Amino acid sequence: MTLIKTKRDDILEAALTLFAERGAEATTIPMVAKQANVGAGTIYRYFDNKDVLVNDLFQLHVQQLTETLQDQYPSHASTRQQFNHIFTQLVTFTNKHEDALYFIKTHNHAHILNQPSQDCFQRLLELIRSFYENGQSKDEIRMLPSNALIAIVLGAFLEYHKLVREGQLEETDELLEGIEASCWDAIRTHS
Amino acid sequence: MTLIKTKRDDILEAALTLFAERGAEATTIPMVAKQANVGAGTIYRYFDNKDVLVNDLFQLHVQQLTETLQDQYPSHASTRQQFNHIFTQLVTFTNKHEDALYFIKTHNHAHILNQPSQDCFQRLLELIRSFYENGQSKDEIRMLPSNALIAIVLGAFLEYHKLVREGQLEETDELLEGIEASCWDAIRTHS
Amino acid sequence: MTLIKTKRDDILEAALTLFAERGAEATTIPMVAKQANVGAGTIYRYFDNKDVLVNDLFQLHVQQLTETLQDQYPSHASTRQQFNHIFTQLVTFTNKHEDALYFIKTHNHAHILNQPSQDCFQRLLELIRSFYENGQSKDEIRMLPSNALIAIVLGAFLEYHKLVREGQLEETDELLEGIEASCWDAIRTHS
Amino acid sequence: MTLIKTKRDDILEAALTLFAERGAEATTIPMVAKQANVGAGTIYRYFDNKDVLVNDLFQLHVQQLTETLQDQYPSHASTRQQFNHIFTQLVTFTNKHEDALYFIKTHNHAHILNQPSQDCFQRLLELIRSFYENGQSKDEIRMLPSNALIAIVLGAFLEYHKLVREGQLEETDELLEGIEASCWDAIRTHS
DNA sequence: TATGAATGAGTGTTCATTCAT
DNA sequence: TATGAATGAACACTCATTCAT
Repeated sequence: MTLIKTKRDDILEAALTLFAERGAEATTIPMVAKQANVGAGTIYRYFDNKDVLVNDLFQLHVQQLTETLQDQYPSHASTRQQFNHIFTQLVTFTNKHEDALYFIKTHNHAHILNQPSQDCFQRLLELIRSFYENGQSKDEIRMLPSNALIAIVLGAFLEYHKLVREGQLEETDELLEGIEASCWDAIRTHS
Repeated sequence: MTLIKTKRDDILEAALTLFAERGAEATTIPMVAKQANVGAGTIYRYFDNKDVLVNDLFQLHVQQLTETLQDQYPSHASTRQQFNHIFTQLVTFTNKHEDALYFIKTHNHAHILNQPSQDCFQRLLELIRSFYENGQSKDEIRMLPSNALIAIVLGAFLEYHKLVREGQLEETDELLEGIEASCWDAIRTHS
Repeated sequence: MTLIKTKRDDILEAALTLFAERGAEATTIPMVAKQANVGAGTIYRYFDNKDVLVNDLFQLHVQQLTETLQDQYPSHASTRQQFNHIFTQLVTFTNKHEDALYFIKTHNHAHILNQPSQDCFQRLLELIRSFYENGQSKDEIRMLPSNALIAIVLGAFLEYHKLVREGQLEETDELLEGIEASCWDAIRTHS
Repeated sequence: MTLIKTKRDDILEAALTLFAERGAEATTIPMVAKQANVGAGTIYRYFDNKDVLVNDLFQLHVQQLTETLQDQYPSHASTRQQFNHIFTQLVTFTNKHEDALYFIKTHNHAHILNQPSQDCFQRLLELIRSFYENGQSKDEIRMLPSNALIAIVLGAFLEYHKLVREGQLEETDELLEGIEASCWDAIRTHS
C-alpha cells in the first residue's frame, strides 16, 4: 500500500469535487486542471479523453462502495443487523470520500456512462437488491420494488448528509443512530 | 383559458421530453427546435436564451406541482388523509406530464437554475415540509429531517413510476394503493 | 447550370488555394475560413470535418480532371493525336483551376486520403495508363512503367506551368506547342 | 571519419524514415523519439526545435546528393556519358539512403524550409541545370526549361524506384540500364 | 411572425517544448 | 548527458445566438 498521492489521484479528486458540485457535463477540462493544480494536457496523460475520466472515476467509486458494503458483510446475521452493517458502511464510505455517493447518485443515469460503468453499477445494485429480496422472502422487508427501497435509504441518507455538510445539522453518534433506525423502520415490515 | 397549443407550448413540451431524457446541459437548442417542429430561431422569440428556457420550464412545472398539491388540500383532515391527498395528486400530476417530476428531481440542483427557480422550488418544499412538520408535531410522522422524508417519498414514487414506464410493472389501482400504503408506513411513526 | 457561387464553393476554392500553397496538413481551418471570408463554424455546415473537406476537394478535382480527359477523347485517332488531346485537356483543366493539378499531385499520397479518394485517383491513373499501354502495344510509347510515364508528363507540365505562374515564362501558343512536342518526344519510341 | 553511430544519427535516420512515410508535418517529435529509441527531450539536445531538425535533415541529404553527383563528375566527357554518371550516382545515392530522394522531392516546397535549405536545394538544381544547359547549348538536350527536364528524370526514377520498393518490380542491372536509356531518350534531342 | 444559415466564443484535445530528476 | 512527465499554446470542432430573408 502506497500513500504517495500521484497526479492521477489529484485529477480524480478534483474531478470528483467538481462533478459532484456542477455535474460532469458542466465541468470543463480546464476547470478540472485548475482544481487539480495541473496543466490541461496532463489530464490526457492519464485519461484518453473526458469520457474516460468520467467513467474511470465512476467505476472507481462504485467499485469502492461495493467493496465497502461487502467488507465483513454479516451473511448469517439477522436482516436487522445486515441493514445496520450496510448503513454503517455507507457512513464509512462517505467519511472517506465526501462527494462520492452524491456523484454516484447524480450520475448513474448520465448519458456519458459506457457499458462497463453501467455493468459496474448494476453489480452494486444487485448486491443491495439481494439484501432486500432476502429480507422480503423472510417477510421482514416491505414489498416495494427493490429500486424503490434503494432510493428510500440512499435518498434519506444523502439528504441527511447534505444537511450535515451545510452545517445545518451536527453529526453525532446519537443522531446517526436515529437516522439509521428511521431508515430501518422505513423499509421493514411492521407486524 | 385557451386550449390552443401555441408554439411556445410545443417548445416547452419538446424541451421537457429532451431535458428529462438527456439532461438540459446535453440538450442543444437545435435538438429542441427539431423535436418541437420549429425553427431554432423561433425559440428565441419566446425565450431570451437557453437558461431562460430551462428556468421557465422548471418554474412552470414546479408551480403546477405546487398548485396540484394545494388543490383541494384537506387542511382539516387527518395526517393520514393529507398524505393520501399528496400521493394522489403526485399521481395526477405525473399522469398529466409524464416527464415533469423526473425533470424536477434531476434538475433541482442544476447550476443553471436562477434565484426565482430556486425560490419557486423552495416554496414547493415548504409546502411539503409543513405537512411533515405538522405531522411530526402530532407525533404521527417520524422525526427525520423533512428533506429526508421528502426524498423518501419522491424517491420511492419515481423509482416505482420508472418501472411502470419501462413496462416492468403494470399500473393498477391496487398496486398504486400498495405503494401509497408503503410510503405512508415509511414515514409515519409506529407505536 | 447555375452560376451562383455558394459559400460551399468559396470554401472549396479557398481550401484549394491554401492546400496547394502550404499543404493540407499545414493549413488550419481558421486559415481556410479567413481566406473564404466565412466564419470557422460555417465550414462545418458543409463538411463534417477537415478530413472530409480535403477528401471532397480531392475527389472533386480528380473527377473533373478525369472527365476533362475523357471529354471528346479521340478513341480511334492515332496515339500521337490522343496524346495531343490529353495534353490540351491538361492545359484546359489548369486554366480553369490554377492550383488543382498541383494539389492533386502533391496530395495523392497524403495520409488523409480515404479509400474513395484513392479509388477515384486510381480511376484517373487507369485512364492515362490505358493510353500508355495502348501506345506501348503498338510500339509507339517507350517501355517504361506507366507510372513513370505519367510522372514524366505531369512533372514536365507542372514545372513548366510553375514558371508561367511565377512570371518567368510567358505562355504563348508556340511555347505550349513546343512543350507538348517535347513531352511527346519524351514518351514515344524513336525508330 | 568515424563510423560510430551517434544518437544524433539515430535521430536523423528515424526522422528520415518517418518524414518520407508520413510527411514532416504529420510526424510528431515523440514519434521520432520512439523510432530512434531515444527520449523526446534528447532530440532537443541535438536540434533546437522541430524546424531545425527538418532543415538539418533536408540540407544533409541535399548536400550529400550534390556531393554524390559531383563526385568524379566527367566534366570533359560527352553529354551522354555525363548523363549516365548522373543517373548512376542517383542509384548510388538511393542505395545508401532508401528514403532520402523521396524525402527531398516531397519536401522541397514545404513551408518549413528556411533560406539556407532553399539555397542548398538551389545549388543542387544549379548543378543539374548546368548539365542540361550545357547539353542544350550543344543541341544534344531538348529545349525544355531545365526544371521540367529535372522533373522528368527525377519523376521517372522515383516512380521506378517506388515500384522496386513495393516489390512490383525486381531491380536488375538490365532493367536499370533500360530505365537509364529511356530517361536519356526522354531528354535528348532526336535528329 | 418564423426561419435556418451564419457566426465566433468556448470546448476538448494534441503536441512542440521544457525541466526536474 | 539522457529522460519522459508536465506544460500550455494552438488546433479541430460544437453550439448558443443572431439576423437577413
